[in-house]
Amino acid sequence: MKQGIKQQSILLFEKKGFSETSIQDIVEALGVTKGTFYYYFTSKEQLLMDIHLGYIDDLLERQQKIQQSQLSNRKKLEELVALLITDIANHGPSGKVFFREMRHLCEENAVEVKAKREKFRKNLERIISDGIAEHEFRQGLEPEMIAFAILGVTNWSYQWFNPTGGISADRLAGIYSDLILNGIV
Amino acid sequence: MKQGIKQQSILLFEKKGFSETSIQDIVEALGVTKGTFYYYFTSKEQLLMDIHLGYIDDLLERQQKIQQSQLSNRKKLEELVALLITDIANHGPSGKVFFREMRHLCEENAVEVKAKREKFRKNLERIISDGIAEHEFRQGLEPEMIAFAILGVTNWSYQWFNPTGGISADRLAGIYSDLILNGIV
Amino acid sequence: MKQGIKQQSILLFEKKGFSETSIQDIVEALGVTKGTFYYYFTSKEQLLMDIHLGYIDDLLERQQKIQQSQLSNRKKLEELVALLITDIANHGPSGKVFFREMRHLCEENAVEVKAKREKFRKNLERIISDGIAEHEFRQGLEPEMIAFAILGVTNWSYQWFNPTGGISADRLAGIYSDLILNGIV
Amino acid sequence: MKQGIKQQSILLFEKKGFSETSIQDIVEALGVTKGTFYYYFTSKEQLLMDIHLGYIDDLLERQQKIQQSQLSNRKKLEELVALLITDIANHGPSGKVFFREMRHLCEENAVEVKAKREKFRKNLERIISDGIAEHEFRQGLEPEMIAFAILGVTNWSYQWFNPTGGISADRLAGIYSDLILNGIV
DNA sequence: GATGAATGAGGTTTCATTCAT
DNA sequence: CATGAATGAAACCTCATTCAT
Repeated sequence: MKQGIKQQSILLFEKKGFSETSIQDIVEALGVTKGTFYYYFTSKEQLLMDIHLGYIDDLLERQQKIQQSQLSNRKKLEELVALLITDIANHGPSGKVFFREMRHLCEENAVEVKAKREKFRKNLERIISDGIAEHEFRQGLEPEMIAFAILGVTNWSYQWFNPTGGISADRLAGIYSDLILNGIV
Repeated sequence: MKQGIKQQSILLFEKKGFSETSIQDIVEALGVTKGTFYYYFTSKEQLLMDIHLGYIDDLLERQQKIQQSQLSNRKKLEELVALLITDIANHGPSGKVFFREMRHLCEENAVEVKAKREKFRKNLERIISDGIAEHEFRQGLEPEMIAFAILGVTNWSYQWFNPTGGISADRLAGIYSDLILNGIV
Repeated sequence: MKQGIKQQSILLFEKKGFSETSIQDIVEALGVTKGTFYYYFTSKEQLLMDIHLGYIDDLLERQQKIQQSQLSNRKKLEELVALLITDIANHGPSGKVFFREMRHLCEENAVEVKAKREKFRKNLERIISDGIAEHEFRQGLEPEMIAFAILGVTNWSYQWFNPTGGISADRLAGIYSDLILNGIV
Repeated sequence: MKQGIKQQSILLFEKKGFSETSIQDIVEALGVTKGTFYYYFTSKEQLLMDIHLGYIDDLLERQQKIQQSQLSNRKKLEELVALLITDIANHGPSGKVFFREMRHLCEENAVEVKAKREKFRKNLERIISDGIAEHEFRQGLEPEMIAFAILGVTNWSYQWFNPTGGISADRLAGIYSDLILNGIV
């Protein structure tokens, strides 16, 4: 039931937004009553936190696997881009909620999530700077800015990319890796 | 007064979000009463639409100037990236509201704004495809995906870039143009 | 202009009701501004009072002419019924407003209008009792109840009678006079 | 509680009118809060519809019993008049609300109520035309107009008749039946 | 585990009215 | 005569949350 509430909430939050989705909407979609909701969650905000953690913890874990592998930095980068893009198909709604609704977490929870988010970014930055040090990537790059750029490319995809549309996630990941590595000139 | 309400609203919407900002918040910040708000705007949504149009219309106009210039496609692209990044300094709050709160427009207004947003994207796509045709850019690129990627890089900057921080907007635009054109390898 | 405001208001009050018609509605329909309204009327209620008096004073005056005539009581009654029914064509909207919106007059004005309304009723009652005394009408009738009944028949017509429809006001007045005088058996 | 809200609302609507009675007025009179109101009714208008249906459905049902009886048409008419007049004592406030506030129903609900109201009128018309056909009533009458007249007499009574005053409902019903059947001459 | 009645704070919006110009 | 900006009270309604059962 707890999982059911969470899944349903994610879909509703994605479609209508966190503030615009009422507890009533959620329990009605599941055919239960508000009391049930408050049996499993102490507040709407706690549910949102649950969704956030589910998303970012999973992502961090899979990032770590790539990080700890013996691959080249270039390959690691490609894997990470693929990870983020293919995730849209599997956890698109979660991701959208994650990117859009963090503002509604309370101070304390926001800090915790932000820290994990930053950790993810720093890990990506690490790949860049390692790659530069090991001469896989060009010298003179600003790793932090590059990391932001890569996240921009992938995260923005949540806004428009439809995995069931004309182009596959693998293909899109390929295009983006190529762009990041080689540019357009 | 109308301008004052709009400016104040943009700041509040950016800080707290559209749904979380009440008319009361807005008028209190200005030292007027709710009646005054509704004298100038027929609804909260209309105010949001006003903000959206103010942002996208201005952007489209400036994009057109670049498009109609005699510059090379490469140079046009650089100008466009610079335009978008430096805009964060000038219209950062407007932009954030624009990217985050479109969901709160009514159907009719959403369609209008989406059309303009798409027009902007298509114009960018045009630069890419022209550049490919004229051999300024590599062959085999997918202009639409590249356009989305570029928008991802620039738009995402609204989320983190602080123009008054350590790096200037011009500098960041340079880094991003370089990345897009040449990649990191 | 004052007359224009009054006429327009009557139409709007009839269509939408007094409470549901705003000053804004009235002045917009006339292409002027609220200031203009308050130049001619001190309040919305005063306008309503104006409408009420315009209606009832006119009716009382015409009733008096009938009353003072040399006609038989039976003929007087027929004339009065005709007066009330044909009035629907000429002053239908005014009448509807009169019957429906008295509640919105302030205490003081309500008293004044009620007094005139009662006067009208008493005059009608007089015709009945005179008619009984002079053996034009049956003995044993209760003049007050009969007067209420006649007013019910005529006033209710405001609710459904469309003078431009299938039956003329004169014809309807004839039918009603016949009913009242002779019954249906 | 739902019944309590409805009863209280009827009294308030009768006294002050629908538009002039706020939800606040209703719940204050009951010593509950606004939330409670909206737990039982989705809107003020829905409450009004509830009141309307409660009134007209009951009336239609009782009318049908008379209609289906083996009484003469003359007797049926007398019963119906008695039904309507005695109803003032039992459901006077409901009736007043019914007659005065239909305008505040939304289009859809208004249509439904109007249809039932018309059905009641058509049933009455039927008694008249049957009575004419069976020579209980005079030939040459216009059943539709007579029906309107009878409704006028009875409905108007809601405006002035006080069942606890000098004359009883039964007595008034008798007077009105006599008037309708025999006229005043 | 789950229900359903109740709360109360807060939201958007409307509107009669005022008044300096 | 007429305008238009501003007010402030009050309206309807929503909703996260609580709690006895």
